[in-house]
Amino acid sequence: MHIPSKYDPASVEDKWYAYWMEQGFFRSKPDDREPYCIVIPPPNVTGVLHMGHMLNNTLQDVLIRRARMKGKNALWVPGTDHASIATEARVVNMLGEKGIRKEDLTRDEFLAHAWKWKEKHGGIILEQLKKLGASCDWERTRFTMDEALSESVIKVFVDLFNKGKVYRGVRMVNWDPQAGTAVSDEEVNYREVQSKLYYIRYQLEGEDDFITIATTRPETILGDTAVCVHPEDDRFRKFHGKRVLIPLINRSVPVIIDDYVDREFGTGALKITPAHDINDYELGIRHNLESIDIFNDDGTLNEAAQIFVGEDRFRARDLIVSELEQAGNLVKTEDYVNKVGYSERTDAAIEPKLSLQWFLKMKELSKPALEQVMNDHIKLQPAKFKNTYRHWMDNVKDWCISRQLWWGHRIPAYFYGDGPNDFVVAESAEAALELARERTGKATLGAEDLRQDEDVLDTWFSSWLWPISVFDGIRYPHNKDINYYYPTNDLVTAPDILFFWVARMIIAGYEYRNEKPFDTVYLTGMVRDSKRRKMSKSLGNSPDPIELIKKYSADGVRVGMLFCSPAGNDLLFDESLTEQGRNFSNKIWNAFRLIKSWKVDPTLEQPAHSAVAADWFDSKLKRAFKKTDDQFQKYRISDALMIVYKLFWDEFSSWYLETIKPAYEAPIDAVTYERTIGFIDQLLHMLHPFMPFITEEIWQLVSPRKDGESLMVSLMPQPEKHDRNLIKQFEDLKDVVTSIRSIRKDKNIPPKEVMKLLVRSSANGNYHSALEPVIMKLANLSEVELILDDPDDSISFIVKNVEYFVPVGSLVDREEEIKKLESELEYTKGFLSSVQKKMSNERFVRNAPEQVVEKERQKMADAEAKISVLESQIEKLRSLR
RNA sequence: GGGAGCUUAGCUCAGCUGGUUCAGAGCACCUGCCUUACAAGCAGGGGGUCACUGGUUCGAAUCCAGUAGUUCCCA
Repeated sequence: MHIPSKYDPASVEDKWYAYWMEQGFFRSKPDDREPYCIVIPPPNVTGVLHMGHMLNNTLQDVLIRRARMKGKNALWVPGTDHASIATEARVVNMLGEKGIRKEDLTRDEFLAHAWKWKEKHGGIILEQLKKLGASCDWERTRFTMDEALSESVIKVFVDLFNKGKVYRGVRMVNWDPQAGTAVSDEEVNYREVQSKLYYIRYQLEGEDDFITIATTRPETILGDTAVCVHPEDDRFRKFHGKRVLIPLINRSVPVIIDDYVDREFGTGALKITPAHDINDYELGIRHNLESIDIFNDDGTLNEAAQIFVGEDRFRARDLIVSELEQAGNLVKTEDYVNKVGYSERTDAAIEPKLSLQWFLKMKELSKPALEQVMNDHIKLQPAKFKNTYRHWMDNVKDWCISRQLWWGHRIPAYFYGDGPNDFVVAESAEAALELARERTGKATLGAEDLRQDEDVLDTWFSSWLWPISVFDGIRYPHNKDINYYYPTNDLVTAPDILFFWVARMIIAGYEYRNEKPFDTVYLTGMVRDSKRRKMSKSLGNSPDPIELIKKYSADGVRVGMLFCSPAGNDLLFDESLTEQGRNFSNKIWNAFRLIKSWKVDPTLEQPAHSAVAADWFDSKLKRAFKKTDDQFQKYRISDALMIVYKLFWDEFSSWYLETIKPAYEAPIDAVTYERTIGFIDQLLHMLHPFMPFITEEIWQLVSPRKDGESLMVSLMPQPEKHDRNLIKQFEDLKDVVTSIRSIRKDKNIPPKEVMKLLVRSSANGNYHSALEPVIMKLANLSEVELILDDPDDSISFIVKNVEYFVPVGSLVDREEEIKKLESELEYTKGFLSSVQKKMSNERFVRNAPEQVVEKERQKMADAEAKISVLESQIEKLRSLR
């Protein structure tokens, strides 16, 4: 069989992905096995793969592949969400380029364009995931606007409405003037900006006196309906009960008194604009003030403002400042830093705006969701997020679920009249008509008399059902799939959508299944660059994942991502990590090449060094399986990978293979060969979830395989008992070998020149003669001799009470040896005295557990023995000089 | 303004309910090697008052309090 000397990932990756797909290995159907299920956090249908996705999906693929190899019926459900705002913006742009304006289209025409766009450009990201090796069941790919999922959303809306949880109300919402829609509190990012504080004086009605207020938003004075002062503020006592005139438009508004006012801020007098500030709004309700909305939906001023009608809010600010100045109402301006909210979707400054929206009452619904996380029935990983979660849930506010867009699930509310409550909510227009007829008592009411609400639902209002709706569990709550796969096992996502999405899925889970949606939420960190900056397009610091895969292979990129991904910590991505991943692939490939290059001679006896090395590595492997299991249980995927990485590179390649490696072109014995092939097989199993492609390639080459066989569906070895003693003894052996190599380096003795080793050990010493053949092979020794006397002209070292001597003849420098031994002696004496101090402390001996005291006693004895050895060696050397 | 977390080697991080896994790992660094699997490599090596101050304890990187710096969440 010809094995290329360089591993060529590109062809290998395409080949095996196609094979896995053909064989249907990613597919899952309910059966008798234990299920293991992950639903993908659905990326935006507009999305393209970025580093965050790479991390997130690599982790999911590792978990799902591992579960599959552990014999579970593993299902990873892929899909996308419809991303109302982002997609609509994309489509509007696309149409704009063709000279088509959304306003000129009917809703149906616009949606036709949107669907066409989605079919053509949507879901690229899912194709990209395949390059990463994602083992999703693609036949189950879902989209939040698929018929089944859409119906589920509508059904849930109607249900919640009927339960009295959904209501319609006027509320201050976060208005995104660019997107032309309300966004939720969670979709607003607050940033500090350098702005100005304007001091503006309002004249008292009918008096020649003024009251001065301070504001960062002078344009909103046009919507003022009061000025407020603190009741105990003596400066303003004379204004109580008076009225003032708003500058420029001379509207008369009252001076109201409320202790909400911060007397220290600005002048201590506060303008009140109930329509455009949440706090003012609450004050407005308390004092029964009028709300004057001065903005159009696109952020320009409307007729209610009286002046600057049609101007954009920011331009209006400049205009009004200069007019105020001319009119003598601008007292002064100050530089000021304040926080302004920006839309997460469009980055437009959020305008607090009163509007009629649909809301979901959250208080009651969220109770089980809070409880079940706090009692660890649902586990957050890492657990520190429980605090954040509780804080949010304790202060949960009603969820504004309507969006003033077309792309999405249209709210199934049907109006039959002009009154605010003249509507019915139903799953279909027909059902609505029935209801409306009942409600109004007008049997003659026709379909044309009903008008459906124009708004759509928040995208999260469909993704919160995702773990249920992908299995059609809303429409058919007892179907086979939902019963089998729900609750799912792990959810892998980023902490920034803990509330947006995770909390709401849990809420929906308890409301609609009376059960959690998943056992564990694994929260990943945020991918940043090596300077801790967020990856962003504008900084240009985000590598293109597909390019990375081309350059370093999918396996290499996966390993690179995982190397820097402890759970919950931000991860500082650097291309050198993917390089390290690629190098690891190369290491694996070459180890495989070495093994395959050997000729087997069945007549050969197994050498002693190979036999013992194989026993040792067998134990190392078994222990590694146990350790990785343990790490996975703790969701420490990065550490699990590190265990396998070190096992393969250090233990397998550097120690095991070097031990059993026959001389150049010499054959190997059959026993060692077979054991080695067995080890490689187990290592490939262990590595497969992390590096699916190269492991499959090698697995297929290492032994003959039948069509339809694959590493990805073969079972992971069960953890077994390992020989701890042997592992410990081998560690001592490594010390010995390293010490000899170090002496060679010091004395410039080439590795090829054979040497002798002398060993002096007491009867109960730690010399492990069974391992001697391995030392001989690795240190290139001609013989090992057990001695009692002090040898001449040797360099010595001590490993665990055993003295070793390497005769180097004239190369030994006695003075240097004495110095070395003396410094070691000094250190050991210091160590001994610290232990003695501890032991002479009566309270320690009395209070510490017997085990601990015993250990200290042992330390003391060891140190004393070592000191006497060192002293006699020094004496011997001195006598020779 | 309120809450939560973090601070251990040059960098990124492990170190559980205090005691030989106690000062660790990977990367980076230094030295020597193109030794017939691999220079995308091999062998060897150096490096830290565990942020600071105090307390509890026979014993603290680990528990407690305060200080400083830092990050995130909420307003």
